[in-house]
Amino acid sequence: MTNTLLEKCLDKNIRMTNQRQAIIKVIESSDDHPDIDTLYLRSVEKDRTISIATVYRTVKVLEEAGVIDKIEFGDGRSRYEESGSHHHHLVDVESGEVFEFFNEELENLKIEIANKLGYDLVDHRLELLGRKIKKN
Amino acid sequence: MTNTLLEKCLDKNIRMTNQRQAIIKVIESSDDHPDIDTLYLRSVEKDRTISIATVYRTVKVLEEAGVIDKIEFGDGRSRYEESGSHHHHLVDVESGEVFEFFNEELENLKIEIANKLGYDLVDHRLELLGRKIKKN
DNA sequence: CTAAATGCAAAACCTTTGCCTCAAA
DNA sequence: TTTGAGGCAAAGGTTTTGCATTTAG
Repeated sequence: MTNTLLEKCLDKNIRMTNQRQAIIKVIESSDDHPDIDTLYLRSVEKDRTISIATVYRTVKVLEEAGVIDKIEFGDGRSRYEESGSHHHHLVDVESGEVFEFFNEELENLKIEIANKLGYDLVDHRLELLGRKIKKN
Repeated sequence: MTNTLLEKCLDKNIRMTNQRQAIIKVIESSDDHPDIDTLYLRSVEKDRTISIATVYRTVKVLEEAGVIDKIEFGDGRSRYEESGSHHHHLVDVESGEVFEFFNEELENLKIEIANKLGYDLVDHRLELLGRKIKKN
């Protein structure tokens, strides 16, 4: 049940190379939300032969296979994380910190809203932007 | 109460030019979610002297004034719409059509979630991706 | 062996910016 | 008149791609 990302990729018959393994490990062990350049820098440490073009091509493959998700926070860059439970993000507008949360009620509500509009929910994205409440 | 977008801009003391007026009218009369290039093409029809740089600079001004919102659907482009009620978008994954919706329960739930995490909600983005339910 | 993946560099996009001219207030 | 806005083209940043080479299966 708790397959590694690598195992998930192999299950999907994604052709495996050293470069892809390195990138996959980086994604798996990143609990922030790295952009392409960050993935590239972390991957190069494991495998010097990796080029940024390969990072771009690999995340595309992994995203299309459904094992990772692309996140957009509204700056010009795409960020990536392993697919899993449908959690969402709260971004601290002052520090830029990103927190993840999951809310059952929200999940149900989204499905209900889509159904009302005549749609099956395929995917969804939610980001909250917040400012830390000051304790007086 | 139902001020035009132009009036809202004047209220905010935004310096007004022919080019800005043309762009503002285009945004106001667009009920899709145009990207910069689309805004540019529609605006040029009204005023031949408009350049794409002005469109970029104008939407930035309007966004910072809070009279329009930037939307990101995950393709590389930013889209814009007039600010107003906090509605959200459902994107038909097959046709690319975008529907807007508003859900009171959802609004409350988001505020509640942010508060639980110790945050005041400043802004939020939600998109649902759906596939039309086939009637059998 | 064959089809697919990689590296490199060029190209393609989208967006921003410098500079000089023009126009709003 | 003065400060800000616009046009143009160049530059910036991110992502994609063509091509020759290498590698997984």
